Amino acid sequence: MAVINSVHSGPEHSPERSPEQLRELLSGDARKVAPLLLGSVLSHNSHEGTVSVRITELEAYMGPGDSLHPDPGSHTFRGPTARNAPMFGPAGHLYVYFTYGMHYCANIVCGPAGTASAVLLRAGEVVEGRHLAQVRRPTSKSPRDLASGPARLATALALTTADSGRDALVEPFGLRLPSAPARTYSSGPRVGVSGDGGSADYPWRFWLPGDDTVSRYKAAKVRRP
DNA sequence: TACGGGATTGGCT
DNA sequence: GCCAATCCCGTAA
Repeated sequence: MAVINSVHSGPEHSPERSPEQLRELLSGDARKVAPLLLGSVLSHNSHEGTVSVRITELEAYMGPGDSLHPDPGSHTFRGPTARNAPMFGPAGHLYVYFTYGMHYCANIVCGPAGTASAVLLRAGEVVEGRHLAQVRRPTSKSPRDLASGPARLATALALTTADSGRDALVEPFGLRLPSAPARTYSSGPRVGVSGDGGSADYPWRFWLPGDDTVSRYKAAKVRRP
């Protein structure tokens, strides 16, 4: 199955935003917000130290209410639950879930409170605290692998379900947009999403073309009878 | 209560 | 490229 890539241009905007200005910006549709977050840096300060990751790949997930057509690939497709509650909350907060019995994946919530919209942080480059990230990710063979993949990124930043619902825009976290937004970016089908949600009808994966931390495209595992 | 599958990763062939 | 690991969540009964 061919991967459909397309290149878009993004608008220019200025840097230096307060948490509340950032929250306002994130309060839009995740599909519009995702490209703006390419190149942004998410930080986490813990007692171990600080790790910061420059985001190079994202996926948008929508809720049952505000999207034009429902998103069958989203955890919120069938409505609110205890797990996905943060996705219905205010923008700028984290939604972290546990999967495959061993991995955590982190989203930044988008859209106004009451709607479910979020961006999954799929990959990035560790730009601060590389040593600590390597300690947290002992199986990583090169700096490029430290946060190349959603569960790897969450591990490098030490994000777990305990952080789900917390505000990513204030201490101990922090988000900084690039001084200038990505001039170009690519988009295509989301990775590992089974059913219609993973089809070309939902080209809601966004990445920085040519960045070597971007994960390889992989279709969802096909269910066999 | 029970069951099926998962927004993945890393090791092995 | 293939597949095991490992357990939580959502759905059905």
